[in-house]
Order: sequence, then C-alpha cells, then structure tokens
Amino acid sequence: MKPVTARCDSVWSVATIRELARLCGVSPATVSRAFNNPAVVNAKTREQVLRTARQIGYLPNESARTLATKKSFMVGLVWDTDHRRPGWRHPFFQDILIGLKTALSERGYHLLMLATSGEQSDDAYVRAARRHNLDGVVMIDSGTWDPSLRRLAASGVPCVSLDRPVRGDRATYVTSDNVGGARLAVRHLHEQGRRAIATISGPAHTRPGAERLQGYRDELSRLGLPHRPDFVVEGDFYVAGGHAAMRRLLEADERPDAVFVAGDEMAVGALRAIGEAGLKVPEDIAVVGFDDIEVAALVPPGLTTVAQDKAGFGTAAAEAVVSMIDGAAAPPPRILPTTLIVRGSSTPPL
Amino acid sequence: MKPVTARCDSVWSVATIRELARLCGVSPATVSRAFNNPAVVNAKTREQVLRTARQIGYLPNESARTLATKKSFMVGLVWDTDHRRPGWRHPFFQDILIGLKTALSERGYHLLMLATSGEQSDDAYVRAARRHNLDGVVMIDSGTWDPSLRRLAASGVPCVSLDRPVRGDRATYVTSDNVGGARLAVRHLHEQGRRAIATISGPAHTRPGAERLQGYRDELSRLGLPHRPDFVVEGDFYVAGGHAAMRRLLEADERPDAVFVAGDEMAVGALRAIGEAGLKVPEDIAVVGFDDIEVAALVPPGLTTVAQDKAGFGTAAAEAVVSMIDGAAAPPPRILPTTLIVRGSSTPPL
DNA sequence: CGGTTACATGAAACCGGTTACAGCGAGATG
DNA sequence: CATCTCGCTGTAACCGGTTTCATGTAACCG
Repeated sequence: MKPVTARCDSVWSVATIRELARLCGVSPATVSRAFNNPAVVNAKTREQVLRTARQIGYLPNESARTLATKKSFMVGLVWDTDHRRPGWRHPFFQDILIGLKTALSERGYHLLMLATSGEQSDDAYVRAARRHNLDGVVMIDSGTWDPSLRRLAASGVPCVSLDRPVRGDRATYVTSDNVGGARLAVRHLHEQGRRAIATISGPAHTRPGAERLQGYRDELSRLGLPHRPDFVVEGDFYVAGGHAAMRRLLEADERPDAVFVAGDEMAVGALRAIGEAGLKVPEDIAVVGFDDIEVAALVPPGLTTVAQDKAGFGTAAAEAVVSMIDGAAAPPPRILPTTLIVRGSSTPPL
Repeated sequence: MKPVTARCDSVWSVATIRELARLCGVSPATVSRAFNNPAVVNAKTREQVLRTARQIGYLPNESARTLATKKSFMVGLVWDTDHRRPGWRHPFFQDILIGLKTALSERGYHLLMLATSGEQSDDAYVRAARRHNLDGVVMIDSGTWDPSLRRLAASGVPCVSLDRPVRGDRATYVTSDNVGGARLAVRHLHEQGRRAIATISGPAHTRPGAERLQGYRDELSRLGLPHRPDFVVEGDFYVAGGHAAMRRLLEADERPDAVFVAGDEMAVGALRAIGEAGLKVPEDIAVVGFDDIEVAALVPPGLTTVAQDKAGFGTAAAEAVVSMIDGAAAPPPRILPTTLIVRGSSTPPL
C-alpha cells in the first residue's frame, strides 16, 4: 500500500507495464490482455489490474504499442498551406477539421497534421506517413491525384480525398453535390421570376468549377431557357475574379437580371461590382452564391447561397478512412447533399 | 546488386535498420550513427550507408525511435471545438495553424491535434500527451489555466498558451498588444476629428476584452477626453452582441460620433445597427474594429481595424515551445505588435 | 619500439509494449 | 483412475530503433 500511495503523489509517474504487473502480482502479458483482450482474462484479475492502473496513473506507451502492433491509431491530414497562391485558405477548413477531428476521436484515432508546403519535396507527406506508421491519410484540397498519393494508396495505406475524384483499391473521395446545388440555385432564381440568368463559374479545370457550371446548364435546359454564351464568364473563386467577371457581364448587350456565382468569395466581388455600376441587389440583379461561407450572412443585403455540409465533409472522410482501416474495401465516393439558403440578395425586401 | 534492385521495385519496402546494415556490411549501430551522429562515423562508410538507404527507400521507424529516445518530435495542439457556445470558432484559427505548422516543420516537429470536446474528460489531452510522448503542447484559446495544464507543465512538458496568461517553469504564453492596439484605434479616431468616442468592449472576464478596454481608457486620458460611463457598453465578441450594444449606444442622450469596437464580428453587428438607425458610416459615426478578420475588408464601406499578427501567433508559439524543448527556461511572454488598417469606416470617402 | 591516444566499429542491452506458445490446475468424461 | 478439455496465466521472443561499453587498428610520440 505504501509504495502505491507514494507513486500516486507523483502524478507523472511513467509507470511501465512490468511495474504495474509486479504491483498486481501478475505477468506483463496478463496486464496487456486485461486492457486489450478482456474476455480471456479472469474477471477478478482484470478488475484488480484496472484498479491498480488507475491508482498509479498507468498509461500505456503508444510508441511501444505501435512498434509492436504496427497500428498507430493516427491518421494524417494533408493540406496545402500555399496552394494556388500564397495566403490561399480553404473556405471552410476549420469546419472540416472539426468534423474530422470529432469523428476520428469517437473512433479512437488521432490526427497528425502534414502540410505540403512549397519548400519540401512533393512526397514529404508520404515519407512522414510511412515513418509514423499512419493508419490512413485524408487529403484536403490536395492539388491532384498525384503519383505520391497513388503510391501511398497502392502500398495499402487508406486514402480519402476531399473534392478530388480519386479512386482505387484503398482510396476514395468525398465531395458535395455540386451539380445538384447549382441546379437548386438556378431553379430558385427562375422561381423568383428571373429569366435572364447568367453565371460566373469557377475555373474549368477544377472539379467543383466544372460541375457547378454543368448544373447551371442542366437546369437552364430543363427550364427551357436559352443558353447564351455571353452569360457565362469564368472566374477564379476569389473576390477580385468575381468582381472582374461581373463587370464583364454588365458590359454585355443585354444585361442579366440574375447571376449564379459559383463561389461566395466571387459573389462578394460581384455584389461590389453591381453596386459600383449603380445597380441594386436584388431589384436590378439577383445574386446567388455557393459555399455559405461566414461572410455570406454578413454582407448586405445577405447573400443567398448554396450551402455545403461542411462538417459533413470531415465526418464522411473519417468514416471512409476508418472503414478502410478496418479492412473494408474502398467505399464508393460520398456525395454530400447541398441546401439552398435564401437571403436578401435573391428575394425582394419585404 | 540484384537484391537491391528487386527491393527497389517494391516502393513500399519497409526495410529495417538491420537489413540496411546487412546490405552495407556494417552493424546497425553504425547505420544509426550515420544518420544521427554523422561526425563520429567514417565519411566513406556514411556515404555508402546514405546511398544505400536512398536506393532501398529506407525510412526509420519513428515509433521505435521514440521508444528508444523518449523524444517524439511531436507537439500537441489543444483546441476547444466547442468553447463558449456550439459553433464557436476562433477568428483566425487557420492563420495561426499555418504559422504554427510551418514554424514547427522547419524545426523538425510534427503537430498532433488534440481537441477538448465536451464528451471527453477534461484532461483527456493530458493523457494523450503522455501516451504519445509529446515533446510539448500548444493551447489555442484554452478555457483557462486549468489544473490539467498546470500538471502537464509541472511534470516538465513545455506548454505555450495563446492569449491566456500562463506562467511557470515550463510554460509561457503569446498574446497581442491589445492595450497598444486599442490606443492606436482611439488615437486614429481622434486624429479624424472625432471627440465623442464610445466603445463596445469584449467580455470583461476575457483577457483581450479587459486589455482593449484598458487601452481605450488610457488613450482617452492621454488625449484629455472625458470618460463617459454611458459610452462604454460590454459586448460578447459576436455579431449579435455588437448589434445590441450599438443600439444601446444610439439610445443614449448624446450620440457618439465614433465607436471603437473591440472585435470585428461585433463591429459588423454595429455597422448593421447604425445602418438600421438611418445613420451613415463614417459620416455620422466612424467605426474601428479589432482583429482584421476576412470580413473586415469585404463589408462596405470597409472596416478600419486593428490587425493582429495572426501567423505570428503560430510562429511565436512554435519558437517558444521548441526553445523550451531544447532545454531553455520558459521565455518571457511574447507580446505581438498590432497595426492599424485604415479603411472606409473611419475616413470620409474621397 | 613500447605505450598512449584517437578513431571507427561491433556486440548486446534496452526502450515498453504484444503475442505465440507452453504449462498448469480443475472439472468433465470414459 | 487415466485422459481430455477448458480457462487462465507465464515465459520469452519480437517489433525497430539507440546507446553504452569494449575492442581493434592506426597514428603519434618520446
């Protein structure tokens, strides 16, 4: 009893499994089993082991455990700190992170950050994943389905990508229903009585950019509205690009009475351009964005937008990667539903 | 030669140090030294070891290394996913994260995410830190200098907190010059000819809230302006709180001609309240915020604000934690400078 | 030329867990 | 009573590195 109490003071006792075993009068193997395979150990013994462990504040050493089992219970999060341009930041990185972290915690996994910054070699994260025995990897807005990632997946490490269509034996991806979301937006504008509906698209080479444009076109067709090439301007997903694109739209012969902007940042730029032209939103031109970033609710008159299930990205990615870690085949791509959030930019003020 | 080539195909060869040693005709000890203590090993031998390692794609197993050395080269990032209210998000979490990650990478450290979500016990992150042999911990917007963290620091694990004044043998913190920033704001408003300067403060129990209010008062005194109790309204750092606080200010007998708002989110709410009252910014009331969040530049007429060195938080935290890991005593608190960013909300349009 | 020294390396223990395998006692069965 | 089973536990090897200590060799020096 004395020694136990003595140890207890030192909250930071880094007791080993052998020490705990000695205190309990059993072998290290039994202690290990008491924790990892409770069924095979006598109930009395197990109870005593757990109690003593609590008393002395025993915590297993994860490094030793990983070394022995080759399972680290860690997944890597690969994200570009300087993606397309310096200062680039994913529109809702934090929401994804919270969703991912929460879902992983519930399943007993930790998250190791692996940024792919410029200075390092491309597959620095691949080496890190190997060195740390990562059980899986999630890529957020990774540039491309690059050879590094492909090698990683091919070598058996489960990979989940966000918004990039990667597929393989051990790889899948999560994305939003961009086509459906764009169609929601256009349908909404049509329901508001708008007929001359233009769009500011994202870069054609990006997946979401292409899909949202596709949705815009699909819905236009379904509604029987004409396709006007001068009503389609490509932006860059940034405020400045949206601003420039809107100006071009306003220079056209016939002015649109509504515009679907494929990203909220661009939509903010578009709103500004419309204001500068002396026109009013939504009276002269209705605007619908995409993403539902924080700013959307704050910029007057409130930006109607297509919301993505931001935390859902993280949750879905976590589920996918864990299921593959547990041995399941790569699940099919997960397409998250989108919802329309109506604010002032598309509906007349009361 | 043959076996080496053969191994090379299998990109995922998980070669061990003994295998590499065998290929080089040396002992594992020498290989280890070639990597970790190059000086003591013959240049020729080292060269051959490194070359062979590259050929077979050898990567040391970090778990084994950590087990042996008790150094994991990982620091934990503790952050509240559900701090004061669900959905709460740090205003520039991502910028801090980028700064932190970058600075840590440069020094050879990785970042392990340790969220303190509600369901878990308070010191879950302490246990995680111990289990994973974390070399240090950074806390972002941690609730308080709580017993768990204190125990962690007392046990010798270096801790760095952001915006919370924690001090100890192995603990320090990083914060912005809130007082100085607030003074900048008030001085600027004074220079613009404003004399009836009110403030919407942050919650008094928060460190930044209290300090920014202090700075407001200090500068008022220095300028010889009167202290009017009805010109000080406490907000909550959120849009709604800023909105409500501004309405109270507008109800006062005498209307302020300027208001220093201790947070940009609140400032957005204040702008809205001013607009709803039929007043114009900056003509009737000038507004200066604090933080320089993304929205500040986007909301018309552009919010003048006191910018914090967001990435600097991360960098400073990384430097502090690494220096402590390297054995140095806890460095003094780091107070990051703030700068005034002038936009339309405080200066008359041209 | 004997002795000291510096340098480079190897053998083996160790870090703290897990797990295959063997062993042991008690109860069941022939 | 001999044997078999079952349930529980211990022994020892192993995971893949690091590090102490001893050793062998070459250079250096009086």
